[in-house]
Amino acid sequence: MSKTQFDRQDVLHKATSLFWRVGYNATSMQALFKVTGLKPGSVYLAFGNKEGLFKESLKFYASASIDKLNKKFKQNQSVEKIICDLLFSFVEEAVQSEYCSCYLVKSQLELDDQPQTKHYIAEYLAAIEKIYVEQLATIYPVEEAQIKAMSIMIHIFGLRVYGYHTQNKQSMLSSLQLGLPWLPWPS
Amino acid sequence: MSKTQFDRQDVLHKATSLFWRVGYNATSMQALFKVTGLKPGSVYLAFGNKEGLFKESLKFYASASIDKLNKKFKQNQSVEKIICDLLFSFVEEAVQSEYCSCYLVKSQLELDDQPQTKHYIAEYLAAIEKIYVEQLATIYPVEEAQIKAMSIMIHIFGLRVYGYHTQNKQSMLSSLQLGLPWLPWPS
DNA sequence: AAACAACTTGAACGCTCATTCAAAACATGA
DNA sequence: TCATGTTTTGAATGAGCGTTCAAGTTGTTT
Repeated sequence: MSKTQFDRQDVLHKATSLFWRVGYNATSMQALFKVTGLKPGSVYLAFGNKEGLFKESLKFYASASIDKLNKKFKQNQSVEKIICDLLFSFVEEAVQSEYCSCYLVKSQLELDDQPQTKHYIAEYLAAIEKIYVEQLATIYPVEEAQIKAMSIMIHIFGLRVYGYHTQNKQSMLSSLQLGLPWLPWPS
Repeated sequence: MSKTQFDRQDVLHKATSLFWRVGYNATSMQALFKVTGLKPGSVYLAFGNKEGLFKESLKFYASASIDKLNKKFKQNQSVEKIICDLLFSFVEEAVQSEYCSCYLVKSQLELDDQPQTKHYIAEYLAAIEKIYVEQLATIYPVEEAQIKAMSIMIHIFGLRVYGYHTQNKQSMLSSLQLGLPWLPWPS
């Protein structure tokens, strides 16, 4: 080994922000050079090409999301209470003005002509769903846990899209309570 | 008037297919020339530019969707039964191999940096939601109808995303039944 | 049949895109 | 200190992008 490379985590973080906000196709390499501070050669040596950088950025985001979710479930509260908290925070996110959905959801929809990338994203989303299934399986029969987890995922995806054109936090919460009545909503 | 223009509906139909499948940014004008059979000049005279064509294509799709929905509700069945049928057909759609979500949903997520276009799409989606609200308001108090309609929209959006990585029709239906228990699901 | 207006044609334009690569800078081992 | 291998630099490249426009075609009016 000789000279150590640039801070890979930092670069991935910056690239992820841009890809997430602007989308894969609308993000130019020149914009990525600017935001990361890297020159073309460095990026191409380290990641191969635009798609390589994108895939690694997806992985970076997905791993962080999964870690965060796992950590949440390590809290000393009931599984269902934790899920309520999570949904609450998703609603909070969704009404932010610079909200740009979930990076995985957005990319999934944008890149359905690239089967390989699509497949990766689907696996990350499935991994997230699996966490919900496992947690719910501690209090429900497996089959019921699976259906409930899927219902949660559908609601999360729905929020990710609905959040784009609604600022009304209260009615979003009401709809969640209607669609997920088996969760322990406050009051 | 002199020479009549090309068949506008036909061109919009073809352009919509391409934009829908490939996405706005990944669709090139040259590809649009090919698929529509038009030459650059014709397109630019009729639609102004790429964005103009795109906006008109969104309108074309939205109007067709809204008409279709209104027609559905003219059927001689209960509102809730009709909604069940619709959700059923959305699940059917979602498991098709060439499924590419809803054009409006997809575009909404891809183009959040273009506030004007985003606003248009949000209005179309709001118009669709309004139809559900009005129909549900014939059997529920207005406020309840609004929450229920929003819950339906969240489920539809959720399906539109979830459908990308699941082929399992039965579990999707089970999740819908769990999330929308107030609908008259068959047996 | 001539003049006019509306539409179509398609080559051409400037620009930005993703990508390349030879040269320079740098860290390490001998 | 020098040789070696790795990383960075940044100008350059060709391909493809969205768009333009002068010339050609076609239908209508007189």
